[in-house]
Amino acid sequence: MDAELQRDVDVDVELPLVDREVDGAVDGEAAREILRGCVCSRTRMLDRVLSRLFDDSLAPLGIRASQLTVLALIGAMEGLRAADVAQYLEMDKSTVSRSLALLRARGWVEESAGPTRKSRRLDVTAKGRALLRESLPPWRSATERAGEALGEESVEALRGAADSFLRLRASQ
Amino acid sequence: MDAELQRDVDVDVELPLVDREVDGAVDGEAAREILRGCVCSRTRMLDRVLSRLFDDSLAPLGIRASQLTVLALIGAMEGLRAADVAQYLEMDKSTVSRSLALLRARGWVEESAGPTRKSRRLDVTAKGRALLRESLPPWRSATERAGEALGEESVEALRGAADSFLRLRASQ
DNA sequence: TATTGCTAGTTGTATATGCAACTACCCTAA
DNA sequence: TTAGGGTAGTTGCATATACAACTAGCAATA
Repeated sequence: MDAELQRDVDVDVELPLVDREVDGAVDGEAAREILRGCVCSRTRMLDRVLSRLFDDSLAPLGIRASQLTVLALIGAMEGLRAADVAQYLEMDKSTVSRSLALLRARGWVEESAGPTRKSRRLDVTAKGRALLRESLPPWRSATERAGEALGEESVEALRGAADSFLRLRASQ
Repeated sequence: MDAELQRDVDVDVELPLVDREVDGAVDGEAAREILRGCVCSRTRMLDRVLSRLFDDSLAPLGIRASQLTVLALIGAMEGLRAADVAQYLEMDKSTVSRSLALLRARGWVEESAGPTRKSRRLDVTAKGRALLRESLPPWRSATERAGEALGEESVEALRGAADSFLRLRASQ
């Protein structure tokens, strides 16, 4: 079935305009255009493939790729607050809130009261730092496997796309 | 804060090896390596940005980008079953199962018994076809805005990465 | 025919994600 | 000093996502 799927998708859209049921044909064209060209759905697909791959590698450590991202961000920068994490990772503040609750519950991250009662700075605990260290080999292995699965050019393209977006955003 | 974040991330890792607390330094290095180079977290970030953008455009129609993807796939190909959808979109069968339940509940997709009792083929209903037609303009508008937000080169890079992955997978 | 094994789907559980509404602080201007 | 306005976080709700376990149908074979 795979080969057939592939053919249907790659073929240039030449509307098979049947006499009857013109609407159906038009909708079919819409469906094909969306299916063939959608950046969003393709990015989601790549996300699923990569998250599966990284989650697999990290599973023995009991941490997921999405959690490791937040942990690494907090570990790499000083004095972050939840709102900073949200801004940097393009997440909704509610998502960050729940993610941090999980990281705190696992004992990887702690909050310390900042200057005001409102701003609470985030820090990686000793346990969290140990986990970061242990995560590096499986993370590297996953990165390598990602290169095999997608091709190194694609991996570079993904990094580049994210980088240029970060730069673009920072410059605005 | 953004500018500072950017600087911290872009700087080449030159280990600030403080005398005491060597472990902390090593962990900080791990955190920075993961933060700077992770394809997975970057792809997730791009996914969030793009999904937000497409969901916004499609919101007036009451459909989300993720749902439109499945609908368009079913609309573009003949005789698909749930398992085919899962394979093509790199989704778990359970995710597809729940997604289809939603599309059925909305009246956009229907199941018809296939040759055997087990294989149920999926079809887009008249209502679903109308929605596909109406989705095209907002979808195109979102695609355009994606180009503005990420840059056309990045959008092309994303499409290319997904395409090459599909080709790679199909050829195996 | 009964066993075994594979495939398709569903469901329980946990996490990821975002929007909207809400609370709690902080700051500023009347 | 107090009424607004703005920011940080939390929570309710809906969906997206996957793994594991389970149910059913189908097929090959002893």
